[in-house]
Amino acid sequence: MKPIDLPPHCDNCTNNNDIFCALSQGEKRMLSIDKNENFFKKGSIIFSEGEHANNLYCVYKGKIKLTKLGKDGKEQIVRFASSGNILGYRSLLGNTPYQAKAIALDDSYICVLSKERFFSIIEKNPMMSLKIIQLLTEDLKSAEQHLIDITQKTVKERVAEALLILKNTFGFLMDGETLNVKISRADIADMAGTTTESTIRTLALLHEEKIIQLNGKSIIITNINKLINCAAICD
Amino acid sequence: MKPIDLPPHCDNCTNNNDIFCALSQGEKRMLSIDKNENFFKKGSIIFSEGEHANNLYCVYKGKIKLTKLGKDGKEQIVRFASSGNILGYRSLLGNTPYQAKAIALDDSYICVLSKERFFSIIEKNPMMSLKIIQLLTEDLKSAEQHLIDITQKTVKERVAEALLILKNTFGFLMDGETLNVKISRADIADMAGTTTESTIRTLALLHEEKIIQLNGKSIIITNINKLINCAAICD
DNA sequence: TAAAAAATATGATTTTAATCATAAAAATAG
DNA sequence: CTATTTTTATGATTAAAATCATATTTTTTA
Repeated sequence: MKPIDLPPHCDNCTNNNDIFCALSQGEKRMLSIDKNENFFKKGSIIFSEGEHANNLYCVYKGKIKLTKLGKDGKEQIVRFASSGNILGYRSLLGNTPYQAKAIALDDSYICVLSKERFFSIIEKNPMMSLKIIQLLTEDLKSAEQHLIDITQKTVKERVAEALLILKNTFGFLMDGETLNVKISRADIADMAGTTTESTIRTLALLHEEKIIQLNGKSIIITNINKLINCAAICD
Repeated sequence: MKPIDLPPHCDNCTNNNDIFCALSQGEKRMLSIDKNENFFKKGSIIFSEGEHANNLYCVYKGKIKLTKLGKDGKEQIVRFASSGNILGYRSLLGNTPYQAKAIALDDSYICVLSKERFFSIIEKNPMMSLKIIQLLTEDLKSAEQHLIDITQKTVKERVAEALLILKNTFGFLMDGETLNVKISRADIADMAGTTTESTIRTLALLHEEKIIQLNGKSIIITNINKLINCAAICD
């Protein structure tokens, strides 16, 4: 698979970006002076947990999962990223190693910006700090909510929640009910903090209850209201 | 119990503050122009989850627990605060309601600063944004780590971890081994995301293993290395 | 396209921790 | 200081989900 439409320069970027929206055309051009456009094949690692942070990654197109390593190699998916999202900014700002591993779920195009360009833009642009603070508060809010969900909800509720997160993150295909992402049962397990087996059983159960349909890796949400209900107060 | 030593004005504050350290004496004076010093009796609520955020709380002296409400009333302790820590800044910055309930674990003195003063200081002081970003990244890091811990660790590991968090947050008494905080088993359970009964059993077990000693609400860590070991790879 | 590998599926068993129940001890209030 | 409430403690039972085992399907790759 070859890059078909390579990312343009930042000043011509068509994505609604997380934080660079407020920049002028000139500033955007500055930003992209020495940027690289990289193609990441499905399954490839963009950066690893613990690695020294030198770059800001800006997803032009694709789907990325961010995972953290837990006890005896078990992974936990902490977040996803797709078009317009940036990765690695926390490590750059905090001058810490990358806190998670980023893996492409799909063939992805990701722009790699240098730490120096990123910092020079922040310094010149006070609006940027506010945007970053906004991003961080949102992430923190969802992380804390996720903590409570995982602690207090059953596996069924958590798997239902995971499907809703996938829907909110990647949306549906044109049919309006098929999740616009191919993801393994193991990955859903890593989202919900459970095992692959339990996830498979739960998906089968949700299918029996006519809430979802399964077709290989395609997951079709036939009754979203029931699913929402399930994520919240599952029997 | 009466206030014995009321908090001074900010420019005379003796605490190593989370974010106001970098301010000049003049700015600190500005900050405290219309501040209130409030006394919160042990057990009283400082603010509630979902409440409209109007103030920044700055802990002068005391111990605060921050909890979020989960399924059918079960609480999760998300964080603690003590001298020098600020509360509520996230809600002020994000213009959202308070995301957690703050309850005094001890008789506490807390300075209440107005949203307006806080914002005027931020606007005039670019350093502040960086400090806030730093705080947020730290909180986010620990929230994500906590998520993995709670998902992947056993109750014993989580309770051991909770004791270590208490030690890191509040330290020891003069004897160098008694936790400097009186906290109920139920609260430890709310930290570890388990039940009160399981917490009591686990503490009894840690006592049997000569890792801790229990004396009413006093918890004495007699073998911290074993406890650390226990939190990480508990058998 | 066939073989190998990986992912999905399902059953049986075990383990962990929650729940239910009750008693004892400690803290608080009157 | 005593009564009442709250917290701590411990046992018995149940329930949820992990683990172990194995089969089937799907995907990958040679």
